[in-house]
Amino acid sequence: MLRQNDPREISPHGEGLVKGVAVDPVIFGFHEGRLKVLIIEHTNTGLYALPGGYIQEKEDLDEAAKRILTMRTGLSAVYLEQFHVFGKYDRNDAGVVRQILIGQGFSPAEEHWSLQRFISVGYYALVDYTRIELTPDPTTGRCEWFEFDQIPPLILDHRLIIDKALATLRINLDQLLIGFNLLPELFTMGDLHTLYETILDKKLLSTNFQRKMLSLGILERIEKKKTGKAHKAPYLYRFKSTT
Amino acid sequence: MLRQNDPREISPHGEGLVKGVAVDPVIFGFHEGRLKVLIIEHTNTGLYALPGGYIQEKEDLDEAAKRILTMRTGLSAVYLEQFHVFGKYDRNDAGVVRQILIGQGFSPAEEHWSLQRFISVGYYALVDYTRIELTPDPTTGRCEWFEFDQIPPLILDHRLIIDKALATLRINLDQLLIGFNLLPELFTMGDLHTLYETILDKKLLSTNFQRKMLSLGILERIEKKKTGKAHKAPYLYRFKSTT
DNA sequence: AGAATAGTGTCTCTAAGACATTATCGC
DNA sequence: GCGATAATGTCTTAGAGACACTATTCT
Repeated sequence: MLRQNDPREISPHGEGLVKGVAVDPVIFGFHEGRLKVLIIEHTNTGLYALPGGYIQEKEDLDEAAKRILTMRTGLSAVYLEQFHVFGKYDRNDAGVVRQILIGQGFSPAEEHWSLQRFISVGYYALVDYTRIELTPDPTTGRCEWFEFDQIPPLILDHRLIIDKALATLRINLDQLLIGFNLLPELFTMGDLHTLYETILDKKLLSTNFQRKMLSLGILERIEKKKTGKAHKAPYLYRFKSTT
Repeated sequence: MLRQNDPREISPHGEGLVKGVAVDPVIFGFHEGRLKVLIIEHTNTGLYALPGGYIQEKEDLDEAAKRILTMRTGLSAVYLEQFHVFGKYDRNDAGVVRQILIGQGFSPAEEHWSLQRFISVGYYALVDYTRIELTPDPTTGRCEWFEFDQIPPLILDHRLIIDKALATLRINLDQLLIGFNLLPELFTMGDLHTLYETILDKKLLSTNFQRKMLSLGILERIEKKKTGKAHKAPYLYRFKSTT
């Protein structure tokens, strides 16, 4: 099986790949009170993009997204959900894609399929920042975390994809209770509080926030954590898995 | 410009069309307290399906969905929203598609692109049943309203697409206040009440429902409607357009 | 003791649920 | 008046917001 970031995948003929459709995952992380997004810098180009990939002929769309994500992050069990398809007919930019291919050592023909029209399926993923090992890939480019408000200009409509991903995350955060996927297994109420405030970009009174979270009955209180700091030690919580 | 349901569109070469991607709109209507869906019967096959179509090379995905919808319903301004992409690699069934093409008088080659893998973008539309003129199309097949709980078995994964569409509609009904798109311009509180009960499939106390709707400030009360029935005449309401 | 953060208790206000009451129409 | 449905009023309850108060840890 070819790896997604194997240069042969994007070779002149693109055997074994579905043409005209790409998968672009927006991978969210959370660390020290900051929302992060995983961005790739394409080798020798200075061009930043989402760590996207293509679909293999005998692979479900969801599996393709999962494979690409695992390759980038090294994690297999993460929260991953499709949220939107981007299908403007002129959203691809042959000049930019050509630049990327050249940066990888290819000289794509005029008619190369990756220069043609593309539809992109957007996924968003929530990962535990502390368990991530970024997989370096000298051919495609380095993957790096960026703080959400420090993301550099991106190619094509990738910025639009990220914004739509965050909008979807905001809507689903309360409904689907998916925020826990951004935290380590054990976390404090303060961690969770900061996470919610960061994603929703608004203040939440900690007292009411705690009451609401506890009333959901999905948190398991562990023991006090000795932080070594000069204040009361917080409890640790674990997210109760599906009962 | 070729019409979507022009047989040439699905001709051996499919010039001018994006290959490997289809658009399948789930068109909802509401009449006499029943939720309806528009289903096509492919000519000479007895096969039922969503009234889907293909995307033209120079056409945005959203425009393609709009074009297909307008073609089927005769309406141009309707609520239309993308909700999910269906991308299982084996979701297409060459045997079924071949049957459909044969029913239209074609003998597709083994390698015909429409027999290959397909990704389908699901849209759902809310239309005013009273303003619909179904566009008959002898080549593709007749389009007809079915009550939601009387939909016949459909080809491929179209039943799954419909179920996901309804699930999305249920979630968005309260949030996005889109139910009005299923009603005529003027309607009674009872109409709206029945609509909500039907879509959400649960009883709502009419008194509380009315209070909630009125408190939203999006309804304009017109005058009493004389129904000729032996009871108090209800008010008519109009949905306040964006102020 | 005092600073700093964690966690609890409680008052208020709003919105939802349940149900009683009044209004209007045609017979 | 009577049956039927529309519309309003109001009591109760659940949850959100605001804020005062207590608890724990280290210096």
